[in-house]
Amino acid sequence: MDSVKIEFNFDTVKIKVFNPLMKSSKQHYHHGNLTKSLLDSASQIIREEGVENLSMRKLADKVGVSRTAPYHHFKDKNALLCVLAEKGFHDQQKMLTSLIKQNLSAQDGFKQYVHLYLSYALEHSEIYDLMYGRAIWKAGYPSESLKEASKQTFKCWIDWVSKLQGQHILATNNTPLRIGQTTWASLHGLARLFIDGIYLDKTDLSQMSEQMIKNLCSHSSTRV
Amino acid sequence: MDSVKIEFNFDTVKIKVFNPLMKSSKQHYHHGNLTKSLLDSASQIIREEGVENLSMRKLADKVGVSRTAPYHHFKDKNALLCVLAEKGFHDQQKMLTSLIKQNLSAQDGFKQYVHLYLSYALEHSEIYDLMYGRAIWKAGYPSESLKEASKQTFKCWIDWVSKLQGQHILATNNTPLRIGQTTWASLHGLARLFIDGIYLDKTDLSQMSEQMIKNLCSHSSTRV
DNA sequence: TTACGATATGGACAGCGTCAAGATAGAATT
DNA sequence: AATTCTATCTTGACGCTGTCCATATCGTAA
Repeated sequence: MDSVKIEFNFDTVKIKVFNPLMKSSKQHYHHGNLTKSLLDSASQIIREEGVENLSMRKLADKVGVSRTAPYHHFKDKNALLCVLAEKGFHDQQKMLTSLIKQNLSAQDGFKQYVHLYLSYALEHSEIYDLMYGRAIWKAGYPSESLKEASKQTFKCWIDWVSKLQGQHILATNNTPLRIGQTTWASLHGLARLFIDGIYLDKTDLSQMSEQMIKNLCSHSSTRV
Repeated sequence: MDSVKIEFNFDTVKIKVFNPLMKSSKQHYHHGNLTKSLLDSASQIIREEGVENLSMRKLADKVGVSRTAPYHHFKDKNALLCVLAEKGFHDQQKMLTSLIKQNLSAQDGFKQYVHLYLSYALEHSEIYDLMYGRAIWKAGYPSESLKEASKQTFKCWIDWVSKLQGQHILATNNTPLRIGQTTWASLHGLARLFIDGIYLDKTDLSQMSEQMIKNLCSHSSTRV
């Protein structure tokens, strides 16, 4: 182990020296928990540098492992991105359900949801982009479990829309599905304009989201 | 010209044979109109294969020119994408102004606009993605003329929103800017969900856009 | 002890954007 | 008509990417 090794590879001679002063005296050939490390580091990279600056090689390097090691834990880059996106859905789901449990008034509940949805989207913009962007859904291919997670999140949203319609917060002139789709599209569009860098001045956001809430709610008898 | 040429390049010998049966007997060293050819071919590639499958090398190859030739016409890939996006804005602008000139009733005019906006977005989804996506605005950098084009398109939209507010088609509870921003965000969001592959079934689109129109218009006294 | 499966490695390949140096052609100038 | 200039096009090179392959090592089960 802690020794000088000499390998003969055809025409090259390599010498590996294991320095006993290195951080850990135990030199693990196996990383131990590479899957998790990869996901954590990948999250950090996309948070700090954007999703287009995440490369498998850079990631492997950051974790301190050879460039092909990640491929024993994820089929390919797309698979890794799918897992990140899936985690995003679970986080978002948790957020939503905890909000619903708070048992706010319907009015406040929806307002809070809009703000929470938008702040999640902007604060985790790179994850949001994976969850709802073309990188996976169009350029790549969503994993089955990702499809499942997104479907469940959507279903949960539609159920809630149905309740909000019952309380005359959202429009009642169509099915929960259609109202859910269009309402979500509106929020998504607002989020995307900021996430994609079309709008930069985030001081406008609060006014825009306030107005969006008015747009979405003012179909009901009780105006906001 | 129409001859066998022998070049001695250090250690390689290349023989170019100009076949007189080729389409054009004149063999141009200069392409002639490479800028336009590049833009046309690039449009075709992104239309057929998506924006992520456009590479400078593939493009050069398609046009029949060496891989670095395009760099004499566009500073870099970003610059080429900017020109494509800018053309998109001009097209869209033309579309909008021709619709306004038709002098439809305000109600019909807006409805038509929504349908036109969405059909443009979906039919030219890759160009739309360049115009309003992160590839240029976040991952890349918009050219000055692109910024100008987008600003002008937006200004034109806000002016029209103002008129629609005057005719009580759109909500009047905020400035044209805010109403314009949120209304646009809603349309944009709907477009993106289809463009990015989140929604695939386009038979739903017409119902969704109908409902979106209702959402956006029903603030006024005259319901749709 | 041995065999095996999970995990890690380096080599290799094809692709990418783009810089730098050199070649060529057509137009402008002498 | 000869020369110079400039726009255009070329090949070579560099460093980056995703990922396949054969190989090496480790922990564990037989």
